[in-house]
Amino acid sequence: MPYSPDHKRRTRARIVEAARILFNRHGFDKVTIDQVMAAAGLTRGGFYAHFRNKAELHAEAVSSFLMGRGAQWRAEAGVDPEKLVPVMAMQMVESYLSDRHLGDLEGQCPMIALPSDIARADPATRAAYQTLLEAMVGLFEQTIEADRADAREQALVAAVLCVGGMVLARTLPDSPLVSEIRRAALSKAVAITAV
Amino acid sequence: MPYSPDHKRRTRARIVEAARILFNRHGFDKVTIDQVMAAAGLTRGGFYAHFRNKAELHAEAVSSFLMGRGAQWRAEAGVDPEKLVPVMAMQMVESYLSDRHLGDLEGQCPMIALPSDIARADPATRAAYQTLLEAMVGLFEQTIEADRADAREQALVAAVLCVGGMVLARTLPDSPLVSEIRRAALSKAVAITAV
DNA sequence: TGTACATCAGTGAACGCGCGTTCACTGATGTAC
DNA sequence: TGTACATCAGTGAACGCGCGTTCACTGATGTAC
Repeated sequence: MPYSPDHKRRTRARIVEAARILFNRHGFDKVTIDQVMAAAGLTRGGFYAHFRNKAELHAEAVSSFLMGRGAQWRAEAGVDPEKLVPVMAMQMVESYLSDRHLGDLEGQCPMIALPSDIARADPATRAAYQTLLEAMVGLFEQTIEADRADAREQALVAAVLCVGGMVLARTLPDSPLVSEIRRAALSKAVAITAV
Repeated sequence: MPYSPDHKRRTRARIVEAARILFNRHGFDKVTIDQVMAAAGLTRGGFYAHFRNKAELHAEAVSSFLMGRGAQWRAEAGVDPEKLVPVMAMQMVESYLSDRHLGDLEGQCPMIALPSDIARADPATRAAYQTLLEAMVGLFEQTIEADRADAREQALVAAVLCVGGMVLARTLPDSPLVSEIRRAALSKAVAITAV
């Protein structure tokens, strides 16, 4: 048995991570397999020992975000509601709509980085997005007072404000409107999650 | 002087319109110049008599939306505020977040169809988006009671809900969440514009 | 302990297709006489 | 009114590059003896 048992697994993870970063920054179509493999410290040919094709890498890279920050959200959303302090959702909203997140082209949430790529992707990739969004909504929902009949609706609105605010900010050229939009979305989303 | 004076102008407009529809449906990168020209009833080679390159067509196609539905918005937003009935903004919100708009892959607002393409486009294309968004926000702002100090902020929130709600709905696979999101965004946006 | 071996992760040259772009040519049109 | 002409919008073959994918090979590794 040549090479240690999980050698290949680790290499594969390195490729996926490199791909996730590059896709986030440049978009799926603009990134070549050569670039991904080079970023992972490998050469072109080895790619097909790990993936059937580029589309498979795409789905993999998207769902890999779920293992990082996404898993954090899910873990938090799965926690006993009693223990969830509303402050947590507020912090998340603030961090999501922050300058830091706007500038973090590599680490950003893929819902912001790749919306149109995803809208045209295969069902597996889109399902990964849904999981991510549901984690976010679930977290918000649990921090909103449970007795409010419209908790779910308010949580959905907060999620739309977070993602929509950032997507719009990204499409605009540099202008005061960029900050204005994020501030407006932030203040409304905070108001909702802090009710 | 061969051909009537505006013959070429009309052909060019036909190409732009064909491109706008194809870009909306498939995204900028997936559409070839061959497809655009064929859709306009022409052949490949003639393209460069009208445009310097594909990027120029992109910017043109995006801003051409401003001449259609966008111009309507701008005209409405430029109208004397006294005469604007709040119902107008509500109707716009409802139409924006409607089933019809979700299904209208060709005629849809480009802010929904191409957010990631635009986020990576040149400044001219992005400026066209900003104009469109500002028309939308302006229209909302003027229908919200003028004496409210936060009219501008509320208008921005309504715009984020419209665009963000649709972008998210597009990225999800078929699921109840799609309608749920749009309904939540709609009800909040209507509440804001109807204040 | 050391050596031969089998395995297979990774290499890099090559292939082929698609697409943006170029260019010499065609033929439809309005004008001049 | 009819014909020759100049113009230029549009044609379609060709080019060249980039990128996804394939494949015969290499060489690093763990195992068997």
